[in-house]
Amino acid sequence: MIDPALLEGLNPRQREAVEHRGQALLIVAGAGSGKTSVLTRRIAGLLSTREAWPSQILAITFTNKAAAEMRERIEALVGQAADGMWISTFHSACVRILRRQAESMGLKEAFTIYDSADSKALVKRLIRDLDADSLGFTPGGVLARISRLKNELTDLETFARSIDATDPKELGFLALYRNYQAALRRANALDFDDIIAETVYLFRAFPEVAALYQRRFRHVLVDEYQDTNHAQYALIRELVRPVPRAIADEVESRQGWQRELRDEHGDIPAASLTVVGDSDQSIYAFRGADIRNIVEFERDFPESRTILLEQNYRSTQRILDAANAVIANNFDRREKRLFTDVGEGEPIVGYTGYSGHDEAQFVADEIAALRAAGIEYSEIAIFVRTNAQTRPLEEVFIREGVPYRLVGGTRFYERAEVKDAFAYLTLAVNPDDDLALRRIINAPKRGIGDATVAALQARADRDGTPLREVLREVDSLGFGPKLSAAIRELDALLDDAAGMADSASPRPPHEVLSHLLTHSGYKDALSRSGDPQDEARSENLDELVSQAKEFRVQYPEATVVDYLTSVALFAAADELDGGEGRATIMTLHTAKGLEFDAVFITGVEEDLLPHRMSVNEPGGLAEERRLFYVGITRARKRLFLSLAASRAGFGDIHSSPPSRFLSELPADAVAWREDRGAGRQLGSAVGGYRGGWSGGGARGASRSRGFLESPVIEPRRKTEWKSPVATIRDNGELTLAVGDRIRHADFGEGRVVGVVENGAKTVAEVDFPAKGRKRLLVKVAPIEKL
DNA sequence: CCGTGCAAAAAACTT
DNA sequence: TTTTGCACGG
Repeated sequence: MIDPALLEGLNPRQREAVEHRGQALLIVAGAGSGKTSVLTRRIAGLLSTREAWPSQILAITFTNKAAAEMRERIEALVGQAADGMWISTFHSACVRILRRQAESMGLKEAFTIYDSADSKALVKRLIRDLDADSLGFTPGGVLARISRLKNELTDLETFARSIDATDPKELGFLALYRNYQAALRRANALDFDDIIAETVYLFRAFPEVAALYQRRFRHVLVDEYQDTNHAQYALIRELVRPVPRAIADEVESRQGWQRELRDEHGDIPAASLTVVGDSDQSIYAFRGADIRNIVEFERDFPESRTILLEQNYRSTQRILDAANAVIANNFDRREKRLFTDVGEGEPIVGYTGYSGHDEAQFVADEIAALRAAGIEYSEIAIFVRTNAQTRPLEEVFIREGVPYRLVGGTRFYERAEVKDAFAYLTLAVNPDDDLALRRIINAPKRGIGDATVAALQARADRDGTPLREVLREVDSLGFGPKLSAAIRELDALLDDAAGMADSASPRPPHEVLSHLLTHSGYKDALSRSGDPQDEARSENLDELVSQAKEFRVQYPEATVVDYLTSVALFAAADELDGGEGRATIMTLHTAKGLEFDAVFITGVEEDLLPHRMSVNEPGGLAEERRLFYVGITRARKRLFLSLAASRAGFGDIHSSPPSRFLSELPADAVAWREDRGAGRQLGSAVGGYRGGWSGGGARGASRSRGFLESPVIEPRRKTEWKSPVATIRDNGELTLAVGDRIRHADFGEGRVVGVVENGAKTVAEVDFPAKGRKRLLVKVAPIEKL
């Protein structure tokens, strides 16, 4: 029997969700319906009744932050009994499994995890190598397609068989995909999508490995199920498969385990699966999330039970009415209407500014008013659709003294110096990672330029070894003494670090990192440079080392590999701590799962929300609407919608009409605020759509009229400079030999004293009596033969 | 090989 | 607007 204390304060539906037992349970949890409470109490119930040991529970959350929070809440309910549960993201859980079973998949335990930027850099090089840009391939496009294939679990060979082999473009893509996978393999690396897909392949190829986890995890719980993609879905399916008797016997005898959990046939029955989700909050289709996973759950698991949670404990009725009205415009959805007994609440406030700055000023002013009304900064959030929108907000907040923090954006871990540092650290544990080595081989400057790297790479290709190995053989490569010494030094440093990271008593990550940054001369180079930006970079590295130290305090056993893993899987939403006393600026995507007393949704304009990139994609508009819905439902008490008539971006000024979603709000839901100061002209211009919209019917022509007629907005004219076009000189097939006399446009007459043949890059050394010896590129130098 | 300066490109959300 | 790539001169 579940402890009644665990059910206290729950409504009947929530209670049922906590108490239900069976093979599969789908909890359709509307926004703010208390699903985290339900999920944590459900797990606490399993533990406190001894239905499950902690080690038999696997809970998957969307972010590491959510995982940590869930663990805390369960601990608060059952204390120590919670130790040993796996509560993590899909990616963290899969990396953990893959590191243990790496050899089965032809990987080494310390494999590197490539983030999107790493992948992009790799693809970029592959495109160049194959001269594939002539076929119109872009790194982003290629990567998106590879990602889609991996999320659909279409492996390379399956894909190769499916393409039209007469289409050069298809063949080109196939070659890129093939080379990309080969490069990852050689570097002992996985990209984000591989992490999931390879785990599925692992389970499918090695049933006895899968059985280890199928036997262990008796209860699998997945949060935010609406945002799972096909690979994640397949992974869950694998985990909740029963283990056939023969395999169970084999695994248990091999491990020396007791025979247990068997049903009447001797099989180990499938684990129980609980998923929680809300198809109205599915906002990751671009990442392969498949809304069908939740829509078709009942068909996938015929014995499943579905429980609907519709009572909202978060927002006022006005906010919910707005949310319901907007989302009702999506077709094909299960009817669901959020309700509350919190009460009517304050009206939603709307504002239209001239510019992003004007909009930001509105936000700042309203924040001041909210503060006066007793709302804490930490209870105020400002949502943006794109990270580019944060700039004016930050500028105005700084000027007005509004304390804020920015979640996501240009992330700390994406800065060049931080990535360099991690490349060094990666090489300490994964010497196969050519990409990491190329990144730091000349950072700081060691005189190892493109030409040298190309020579090293040529040797690596010839021998089929990683680049790292070639460094060891530097003496046989015939480089000059200076260059050879530099390479030897780097080689020794990396060996040092490898020794520190992997010995009988491995050094903690921050020590290895600090050693690398100091002895490589990286830190020195930054502090010696006069560039003020380099000072900031140097500080970032200090910050990084202390973060690594902090990590070690939190996880005293953590190795370099653990640290690198944690960093690679770190997400924007994970850095939400420490927001006390500050308002939060973040994207609508990052806002999922959070709640605030007061919420500002900014940029509610066409081209931004819905984003212009989305309107042509199938389902794109519906997804944008869900995004708006997610934003609205984050608010407890106050909701503000704002937009700007024009916005600066990419060099010029762009103006957009208000978002079509505004016309989907209930009539008179929004109190449009009279604006300050120069607002008169704008006010009249805006009146056109304002009037039309409150009726809800005015679509089409009249909608955008207001802005187009607005007298104030005059896009700045772009000045076009005609720069004097330098003629590209080409001496064609001109050949020079020692002893030839030439005339140079600047240096006058001279005599050739040496020629290094290198095709189009042939260099001649010429002695000019007036200027001394110069080295000239024969093909393009302004010279003529005499 | 390095630093400079100019031209061109980029383009949304994120594990 | 900011970042990246490329040509140039040293």
